[in-house]
Amino acid sequence: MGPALPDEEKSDAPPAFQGRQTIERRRTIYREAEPVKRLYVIREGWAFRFLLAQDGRRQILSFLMAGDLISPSSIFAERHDFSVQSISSLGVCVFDIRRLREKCRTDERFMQEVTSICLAEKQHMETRLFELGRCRADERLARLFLFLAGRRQKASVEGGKDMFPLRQQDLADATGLTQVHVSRVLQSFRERGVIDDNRKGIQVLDMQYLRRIALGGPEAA
Amino acid sequence: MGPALPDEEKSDAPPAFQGRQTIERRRTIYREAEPVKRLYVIREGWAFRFLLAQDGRRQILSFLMAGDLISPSSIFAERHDFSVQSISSLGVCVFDIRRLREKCRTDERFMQEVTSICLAEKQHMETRLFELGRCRADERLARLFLFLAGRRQKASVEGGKDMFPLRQQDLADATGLTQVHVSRVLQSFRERGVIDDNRKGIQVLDMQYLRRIALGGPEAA
DNA sequence: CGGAAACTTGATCGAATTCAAATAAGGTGG
DNA sequence: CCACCTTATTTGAATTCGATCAAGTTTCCG
Repeated sequence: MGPALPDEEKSDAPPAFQGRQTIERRRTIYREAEPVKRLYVIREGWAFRFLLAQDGRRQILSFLMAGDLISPSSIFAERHDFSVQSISSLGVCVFDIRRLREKCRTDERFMQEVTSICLAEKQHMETRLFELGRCRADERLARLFLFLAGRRQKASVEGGKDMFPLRQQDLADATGLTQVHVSRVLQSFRERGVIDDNRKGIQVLDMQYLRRIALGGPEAA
Repeated sequence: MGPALPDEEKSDAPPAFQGRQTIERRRTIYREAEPVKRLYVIREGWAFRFLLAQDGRRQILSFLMAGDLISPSSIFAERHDFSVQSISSLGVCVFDIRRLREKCRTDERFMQEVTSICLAEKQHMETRLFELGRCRADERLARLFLFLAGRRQKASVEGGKDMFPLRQQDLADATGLTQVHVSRVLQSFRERGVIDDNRKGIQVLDMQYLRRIALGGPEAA
């Protein structure tokens, strides 16, 4: 979530950049409580941050995509306070956490950038809180789609592939619903021509309809 | 949320402190989208941050009490991105926002303090997100009580009055339930001797029971 | 004493979950 | 290329949790 970081790689004295890497789909990248060692910036693909309870209940906090840092707040923390998993296969840039911290101390502007991303993330969490607390199932999904569509547009990304590579279980864990119920709501969307949805992913066709549903709450997109 | 700020008033050249003030109960302190002018540190009493939809739906984001800054993230923002209301009557210290921003620029340590409070708030929002997405009514209330009990203990506060001055509607807006349903859950708690609950407020008697209910999820207290 | 605000209670409704089974789509190795 | 296995999705029936609606209480406070 939030805008992309300034392009570290082009810096004169390459400070923290450690190279590129590819991560397979559906891999756990960070596990909650693990010490923070390196950070990634996503070049391509999708991932998500989540909390996991002992009994297996899972809540997705946010989705991550091209341009996103995984995860800004980890710069300041000893240990991760959430887990991260890749959705599709992931192209990332790897950064050394200690160097990044050093850069925070020395580079005023960089520090500001990171701070501002963290704040945006916090605000996003608060919007999500409203959705889970006060919206019904179709509204939650509508808002999620609107947000993702807007967010993906900003990250621009290679055109054409206008699809969210999300499974119904992902949507369920993000919206606080069950996979079965997500299936039913998506079906109703599909029947109205609001989304298209083969097994490769989900595509929004009728943003206007989604906006109408999502109306009333704070900034849905 | 988070630890108290260092005591501004005792600073040599009183920088941003503008005096004390009392705010009546159930007053709106900030309204979303208003420009940020001054910040308050609560000396006494309770308040809450919330989001409000056009249609009146409301979601409480967090409760604020003695020692809390209202609100750290506003230091960095042009405008408030949430509203704040007092619960009880409120004793506050008033700070000038411009001076605080200046202090952030000049005082490394202070800046760090503020940042760390913001991060704690963000993490708290994420824990709450799990609760709304993945917990049932009694669990949500149990966790809220545990959190408040822990939080209030840290703020220490004048002893004796071990009560949360919250109305059922407040609890409902914080947990994503209706007031009526909160009433029923509280009743079941009361019948088991878990809480006491006259019209002055709510008191937790059996933390152990609440912990048992809240089990399984991430850090409930 | 009267009236407003907060809480309780009961009946009914509805949204979403649960359980269980069927179907569809991919991927693999023969 | 097909049989087979795994994973994802659909579907239906029954159930449950929590919402809604509508009166009643209780408490507080002037």
